Amino acid sequence: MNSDELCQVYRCLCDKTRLRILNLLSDGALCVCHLQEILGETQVKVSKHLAYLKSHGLVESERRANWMIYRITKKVNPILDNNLKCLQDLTSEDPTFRTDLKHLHEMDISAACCPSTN
Amino acid sequence: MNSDELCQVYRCLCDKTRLRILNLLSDGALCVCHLQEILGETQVKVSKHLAYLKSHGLVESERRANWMIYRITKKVNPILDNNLKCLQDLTSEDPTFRTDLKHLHEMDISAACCPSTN
DNA sequence: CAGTAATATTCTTATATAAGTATATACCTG
DNA sequence: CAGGTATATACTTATATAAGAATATTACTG
Repeated sequence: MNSDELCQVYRCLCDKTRLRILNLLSDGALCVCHLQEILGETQVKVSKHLAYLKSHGLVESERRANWMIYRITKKVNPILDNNLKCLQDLTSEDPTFRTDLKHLHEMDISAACCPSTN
Repeated sequence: MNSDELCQVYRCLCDKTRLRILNLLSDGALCVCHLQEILGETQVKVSKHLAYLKSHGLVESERRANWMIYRITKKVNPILDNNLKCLQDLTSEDPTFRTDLKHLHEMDISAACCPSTN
């Protein structure tokens, strides 16, 4: 990775909605509708931030029927890994991140769109 | 640190000139004119990026006669520390960072503005 | 205090991007 | 293939910010 790519990673990280998305995806793959529900944001907003993250290689997606499943990229990226770890450490301090994860863990996982149940 | 402050740190990191500045300051305090020379950028540009970094608490400054000496903030900031370490790891891979440091180490340190010689 | 050197600020222009509205696309079901 | 659901894209507006030009500020020197 060179300095320009590094800047791009930080550009991805410097938006709160994207940080919340990455924090949730660190826990495992999710479809757009679940992200939308947890974040309490509109479909467009979530979808566009996911597109941004995908276009810069931080996440990848896979279609499953009607749903798009997003996950943290499997491509090795030490900077990203490192900062996702930082995010986890911050989870205990920051109410938004903490609440998001709580919400995720309480969620009904039996829906057809849930990656883990298919 | 909360999620909004975290975003601000990443905003500081998502510009190449600022990354180069932080990379150089990781090695020790520097005056504006030295940064300017190493980066090969105009005085205004360097000064404004330093002001940006300072306004968000990543660097601090101290006047020494005509010169302003900038250094990485002494305030504890795990996210910053962590990413500065990543920068150092990247130094071997990225030509810009590497050349900047080389330039710094070859520089004449005997000038009146040099923090280490005063 | 006049002149000079180092640095900062103001003003302007251009660009990236965030968010909303509307619309389009992809896939499923009958 | 018609209708519905999930997601993506196009278009618009507003805002942050990057960079350059000009000017201001601060401190030193004689």
